Amino acid sequence: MRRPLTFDPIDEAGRQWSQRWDHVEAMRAATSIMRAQQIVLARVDEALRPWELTFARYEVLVLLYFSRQGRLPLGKMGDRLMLHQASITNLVDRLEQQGYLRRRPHPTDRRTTLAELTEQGRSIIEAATKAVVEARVGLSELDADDSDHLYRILTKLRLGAGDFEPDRSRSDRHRGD
Amino acid sequence: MRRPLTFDPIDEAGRQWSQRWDHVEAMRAATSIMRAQQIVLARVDEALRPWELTFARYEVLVLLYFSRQGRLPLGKMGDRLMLHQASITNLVDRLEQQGYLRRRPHPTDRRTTLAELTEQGRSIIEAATKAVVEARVGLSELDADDSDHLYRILTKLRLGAGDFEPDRSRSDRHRGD
DNA sequence: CAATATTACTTTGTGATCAAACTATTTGTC
DNA sequence: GACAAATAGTTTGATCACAAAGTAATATTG
Repeated sequence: MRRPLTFDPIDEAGRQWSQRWDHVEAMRAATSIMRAQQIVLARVDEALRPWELTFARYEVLVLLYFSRQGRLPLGKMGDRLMLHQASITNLVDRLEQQGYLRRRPHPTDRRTTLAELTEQGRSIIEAATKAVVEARVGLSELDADDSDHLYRILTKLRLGAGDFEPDRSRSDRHRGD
Repeated sequence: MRRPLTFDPIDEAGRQWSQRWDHVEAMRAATSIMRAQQIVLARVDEALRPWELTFARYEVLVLLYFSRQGRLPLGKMGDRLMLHQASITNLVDRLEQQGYLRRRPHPTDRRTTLAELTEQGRSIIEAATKAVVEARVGLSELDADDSDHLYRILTKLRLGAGDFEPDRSRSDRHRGD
């Protein structure tokens, strides 16, 4: 049912917007981000289909894969991935059903649950990542410069949103504060 | 429960990623896009809360607002907003309940349904947009150059995803095709 | 002009996310 | 040590998006 458009709908919306309101650039950028997210998500999900993984579940596995022991508390994973507790619970439920990780009690703190990569989990991550890399993480149209630029601009945004606080205790402090 | 991070989680993930796999820049950019979308969505939704609108429903109203007669077929709105038919149906359901638009039969084609802005709909769009513009559409940390850059880079992506086909029948055709 | 295909929208079911409420455990304080 | 506050994770209920199937109307064609 999708009819192809012969014009950029965001550019067109921008034209109308700018006749009445301010900050067209922000409007165009924000709308582009929304759309870009859909595109990336769809492409990565597609690349991950053979393992029945979604981007979100894949990120959980990669995070575990990167951890020293292959296991982390659920809460810590939520912090790192900027996800809600309930979302982590759901993702881990699903990954546990799939046999890619298992829950383990924390050795000392009985409140916390650890997610631990299974052998199967570890090995599919390597295969799945190969597919994700081949798909250029959904950004095949962009070269390294474009991607870096994107990352740098969006980091300003993430910083402003309080995602993280650059560690000011060591080195590069310039502004007199 | 959110613990503040003292480092950029994407930068950290990139460090690990680059030790094993290719295309770190794409990985960082893609992850940033995912996160940026969450941030923008949360901020715009927040700005729209007084009217009980979400970004998605707001976009539907703005699209109608921009149309000559304040009414459009549901299908056309889906094309413009890159949304699935069912999503449009849901959004229009909700906006109709809220009294911001109403469904109207198409005068000649009895298959198509038009969504038509109500007076209330028209007036709240103006107020709601004021709030959205004040929030800089969720991108307060970015200047006009950043936003333009973002837009231009992401347009490459959207073009590659087949979102639209630049009209090659008129003007600027350079490459010999 | 009847059969078939296409188009427009709705319905239903599923997956993902979040907020809020809940249980269990640990930490802090007097 | 007892009790309040904080922390970890789960459960429940809402919203939103999409896929697939269903209904209705229009267009095509033999």
